[in-house]
Order: sequence, then structure tokens, then C-alpha cells
Amino acid sequence: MLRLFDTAARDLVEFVPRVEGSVSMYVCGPTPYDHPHVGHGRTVVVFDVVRRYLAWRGYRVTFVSNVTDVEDRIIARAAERGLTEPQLARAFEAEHWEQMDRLGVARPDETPHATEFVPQMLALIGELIAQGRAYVIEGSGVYFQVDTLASYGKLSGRTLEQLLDSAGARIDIDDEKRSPVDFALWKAAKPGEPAWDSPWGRGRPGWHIECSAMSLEILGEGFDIHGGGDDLVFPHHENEIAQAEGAGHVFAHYWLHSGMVMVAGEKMSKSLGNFTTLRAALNAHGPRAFRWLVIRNHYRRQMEINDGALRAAAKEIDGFDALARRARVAGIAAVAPSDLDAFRAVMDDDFDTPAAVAVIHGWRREANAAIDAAQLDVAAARLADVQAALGALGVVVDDVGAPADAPADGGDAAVDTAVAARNAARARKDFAEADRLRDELKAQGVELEDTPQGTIWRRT
RNA sequence: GGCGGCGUAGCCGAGUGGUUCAGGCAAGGGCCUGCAAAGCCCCGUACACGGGUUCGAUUCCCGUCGCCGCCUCCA
Repeated sequence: MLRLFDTAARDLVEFVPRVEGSVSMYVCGPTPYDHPHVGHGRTVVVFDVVRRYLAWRGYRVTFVSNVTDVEDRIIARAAERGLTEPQLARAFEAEHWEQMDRLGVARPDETPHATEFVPQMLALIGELIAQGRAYVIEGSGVYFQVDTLASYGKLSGRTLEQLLDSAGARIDIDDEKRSPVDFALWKAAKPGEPAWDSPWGRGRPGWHIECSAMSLEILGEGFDIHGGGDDLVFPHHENEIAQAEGAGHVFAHYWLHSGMVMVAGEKMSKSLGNFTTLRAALNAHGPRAFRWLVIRNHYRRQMEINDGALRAAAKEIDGFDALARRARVAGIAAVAPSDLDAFRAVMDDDFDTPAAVAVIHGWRREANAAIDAAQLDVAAARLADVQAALGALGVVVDDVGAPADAPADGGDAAVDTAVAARNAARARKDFAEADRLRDELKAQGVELEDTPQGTIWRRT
């Protein structure tokens, strides 16, 4: 039985999909107005792991993740840079996919762009007006009237009264809105802004409407899982629910939220300016170290991502590579995994990847010990378990090190020659010469290992 | 002010009412090796603080302190 922590229920609940054997999930994707940072990287990896695990567990997964390519921040940033909104959005979206590819994040089955779903949004807004849950302010836009929906606040655990209490202090009160907590579904166009025709005048969508419209359009009524970063619970996801259910639709059944990335104890955010770009982090320590660090932490907890943590994660990955390497050298053949129950049990418990890490490390040690003891059949079985579990988490193990992390620059033949020369020196007990050659190679980024089956090398 | 989360050995980080326990990284000892590297073995009685419940609490309850998130754009 797979259990997950549903934000709306505020508890662990059994996962029962809408259609047996299938999972439909929607995860809020980027608003591409700036470089992706490591916080985005974490969220995307978290849901990639969820997706992969569900698929590994036998579900047919339909994974949708949007791009909100029309939004206030894009308009503002494009104006600053003297670019058109599409130019800016496309450039940052391209960077987003580039980094996700490096991380081994599987592309979504569908990637709806807000600008391509304006008709669906207009239809949803029309339904809300027809239901009496939205109103028009001439020259300003269309607003959702929060007090028409008794259940408003159910996801984030707030009441209308609580929201109104804090609204006075926190929200700029727009005199025209019927209530400060009402939010925009459609914003009237200002000169020079991107705009579409609508029954309520030219304008553009409000921030939340695109996700309601696109998720329902693509995945249909009552789709299974909606995910995103923790900071989207309110107002974004709360408002998505209001828009969908206010118009009479059945929205997502389960809500998954991933914890924030912290920097020295503070949330990483663009407004604080304390962010590390994803590109820089991946360049410094490699994408596998990043993914592993994310996996080492439970997805709902806040976590720190920094150089020290990434370095430690990289070392663990090295250990898996080393196992694959010595398995190859020992001539171990691939076999089917045999004992994945422990892995499945912890993963079924709200995707407890840190516990899964412990399980995998146990197998790694057993595999190594079996190689030491020349019990190759045992080693092969444990190795298969390690690789199967890592594969379910999207972690690639490479027995020659990580070419994606450290691009080979050729020169293999020269290395082989040097290795042969060193072994010749060793054979005649000229260890000074042997060590000199080894040091020379090390200076070139090549490390040697002498094994019972001969010397192997890898680039560091 | 409202809602929520967290405080676990040097660091990171799971978990549980009770004989042995996460796991990783770092440090130390040993085996292996010409020396290394890789690997294996050994080694740390930690659970913020104060009460309470209990035969017994790190784990349950209450309180205190500290940190963090959301309530505003935010992954």
C-alpha cells in the first residue's frame, strides 16, 4: 500500500488512483523570468523521483508540468531588458530545460504554456461569472469573490476571517475590489502589455487561472496528484482549487508539496537575492551529486544546499561508481534484482528516500563484501538490487566515473601506455619509477586502482 | 497577531514506547596493498529544556526556550 502525505488532509493517506493502474499528475512548473536556482532544481527533482517511483511501481503515469509564460514578473523583466515578453520567457525556459536535462529529469508528457490556453481560461472565468462567483470591474478586470465559496482556505488551513484579519496589515487594499482577499482572474490590458480579446475587454490572465484551466483540460475531472513547492500552497494552490471547484469541477485528489531550500537558515528566494543558480551548482559538483543530495533529504523537509553538502553527496556517488567498476573488473554478469521489498516498503511510506538511501547503502556494502569474498553470484544479486533501486530514483551509476560530469578529452591510448609502463616498473620492483608515473597521471586527473584482475583507471 | 513545521552524537540525516541497531560524510584503529587507491571489519549509548503519563520515553501529553516557513511575489 502506497501512502502519501496529502497537504489538504494534513495527514498520511492511502493513495488510490482515479483509474486503477494509472496516475495523472500535474506539477507547477516555472514562470521563466529569471535563471533557475537550486530551489527550483530541488522541487523538480523531487517530483521527478515521485513520478519515476510511481512508474517503477507499475503505474502508467501521465505527468503534466506547465510553463507560465505570461505574468507580471515577465512583463516587468522584459521591459527592464528591452526585450519582448516571449523573447525573455523563451530564453529562460530554454535554460530551465537545459539544466533539467543535465539533472536527468524526465521531460513531462505534456508541457502546456499559458499563452496557448487562453480560450480555456476564458471559458473557466465565464463559468465562474455564471455561477455568481466572479465579478467584473470595468477597466480593471475580473475578480474571484472569495466569500461565495464556503470551503475557501481548506487546503492551507485558513478561514476567511483569519485571512481578512491579516489582509488589513498585509495586502494593499484595492478599493474597487469587494474584499481585499478577492483575487484577479483576468487583468485588463495596459498599453504595451501582451493582451488577448475577451468578453470583458482586452487583457491577460491572472496568475492562478492558467493552472486550473490547463490541468483540467489535459488531465480531466478529479485527476490524481497536484504538486509544487511548499510556498505555493497559499495563495496559488488555494486559488486554483477555488477557481476549479467554484465553477463546479472536481479538482485534484491529492496535494503534494516539497520543502524549501534554505541558505544559512534562510529561505532561498529571488526577492532575498540569496540564490545560487542551478547551472552554477551543477557545474561545481555535477548533476548526480545534486540529485543525490535532494534524495538524501525527505521531500517535505526544508534543506540546505551548499558546497559542503554537495561534496559529501558526490563522495557517496563515487562509492556507487566504484562498486560498478570493481564489479565489471571482477567479471560480474548482470542478473535480475531479487530483494527490493525493503526499498519498496520505505518508498511506499510517503516516498521516504532517506530511508531508501540507507537500504541501498546496505546492499552496496554487501555487494562489495561479496566481491572481496569472491562470492560473485551474491555480489551480482546485490549489485542488481542497488542498480534497480537507484534506477527507480533516477540515479545513473557509471563504472568509468561520470562522463557527463567530467567530459573525457581523449588521450586514452596515452593513459594506457603510461599504465603499462608503470606496471612494467612494478614488475621489476622499480617502485620509484612506478610511483612517479602514477603521480604524473594523477596530476592529469587520472587515478589508478590495482585490482586482482589488473590495473584500472578513471578520470576524476 | 493567525496557521504550520522543526530542534537527534563533529557535520548531514531517518526512525521508534523497551533487549543490537538507521544510513552517509568526517575522525580513529585494523585487514588488504611494494606504497597507494578501492573495498571490508571495528569504533561514537545522540535524541533542545522542564514537568507529566507509564513498569519503562528520544518516541505520547503539557509547558518553556530556540530556529524556520506561510499569511505579499516566490519552487
